[in-house]
Parts: sequence; structure tokens; C-alpha cells
Amino acid sequence: MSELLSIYQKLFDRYGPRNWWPAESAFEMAIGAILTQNTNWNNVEKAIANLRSADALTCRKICTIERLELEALIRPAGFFRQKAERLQLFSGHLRDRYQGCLDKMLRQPLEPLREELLELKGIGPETADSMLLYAGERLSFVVDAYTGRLFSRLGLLRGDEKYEQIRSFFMTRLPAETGLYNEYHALIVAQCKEHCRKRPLCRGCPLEKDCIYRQQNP
DNA sequence: GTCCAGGGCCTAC
DNA sequence: GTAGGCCATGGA
Repeated sequence: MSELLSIYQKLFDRYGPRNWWPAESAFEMAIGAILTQNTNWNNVEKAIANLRSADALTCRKICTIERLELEALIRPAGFFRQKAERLQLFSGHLRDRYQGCLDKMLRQPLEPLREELLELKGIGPETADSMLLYAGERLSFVVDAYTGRLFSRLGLLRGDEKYEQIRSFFMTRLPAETGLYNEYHALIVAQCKEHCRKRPLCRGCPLEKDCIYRQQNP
């Protein structure tokens, strides 16, 4: 078994299926992907609950709601002014180019679609890949800060790779299965939330024996 | 009080 | 092309 699959298996054995992305619709996932930028998911849940109560989890409503009202609804998610703008830019694009139909957008050819998302202000690579993988079930590995941190510690990355390099690292080594991509990213998050934050401690970590950081710092 | 979270943009060198 | 500042809330 490849090294990446072996690590995957250890994480899956420890944490089980993560059932990502937690949302009731693809559009809600896309909105959540923007709201969770550099923000604890707990806070995002509050914002999404507010949007749901206001019946504002649709493209049409996000497009037409007053900016200040949208800001107030998503306030718990932090960075609420930027995020309100980003939600409306994304929804406006969806309305203008795909008649507001997210499924239609997500069925487009992968790489051009990814580039199209990246051209939108406020959608960077992680947000784009989250939308593609989780809302669209498209084959695009999601990289985040945890990913680089964990695989550097495991000695599989140097630590100075750019986003696209890390994404390619996984995509050229893993079987082309969206279910695997989905679970792997979610498991990395679960792992890092429990063990690999900024503190240099791997005790009890399911990857303990593989973790070169621990070998270097017993 | 301090640190951090499932980033991304902008500006200055 | 890249390091540093900025955006903001809420929980640990």
C-alpha cells in the first residue's frame, strides 16, 4: 500500500468516517466554504443558522438582500464585511452565468471551472477546491494549513511547498476517487484539531510512530 | 488577557 | 514573488 494510503487508513481507523461537508444542500456547502475562511466552524454554524432563519440560503436571496442585513446575519463568522461581499460576488456570478443553478456550474469541465472560481474575488484555492470536492463531488484535493503542517512533520513534505504543489502531491499519488479525497481532507482536519496544532506534541497521535517530528523531539 | 480558527487580498519591497 | 498587515467573532 502506498504511504499516503497507509496514513489514510490509520486516520480512518482512529477517527472513522467524518461525513463531510455538514450541510443540507450544495449551495449551503458553497456558502459555508466562504464563511469558514480562517474561522472556527462553530462560528460558521451560527452564521448559517441565522441565514437559514432568514430564509437566505439561496442564490436569489443572497443576491437581493441588503448588504448590511447580510453582514448582520453572518456576523458571528467573523470578517463579516469581506465575507458578505464575497457571498454576493459569488452568488451574482452564479446568477449571471448559470441562472443561479449551482449544479449547472459544478458540472462544467473541471480545470476551466476551477480557474473560473479562482478569478472571483474572495475565492482562493482552498475555497474553490472545497466547493468543487464537497458541493460538486469533483476530483479536486483540498489543501489547508493543517495539511502542510502534518505532512511536513511526517517528513513527506519539506514545509515550504506552495498550495498547488501540495495539491499535486496528493492528486498524483492517490487513486482518483472523490470519496477518498473527501474523507482524507476531513480526517487531516480531525487529526490536527486533536494533535497537531501549533504545539509540538504528538503523544497519543494515531500517526505517532510515523511522526518524524516526534522522533526528532522525543 | 492571549491565542487561535477548515483564508485571501493588498501593499511594499 | 513574497513577507507582512489586515480583516473580526467567539471559544479555549
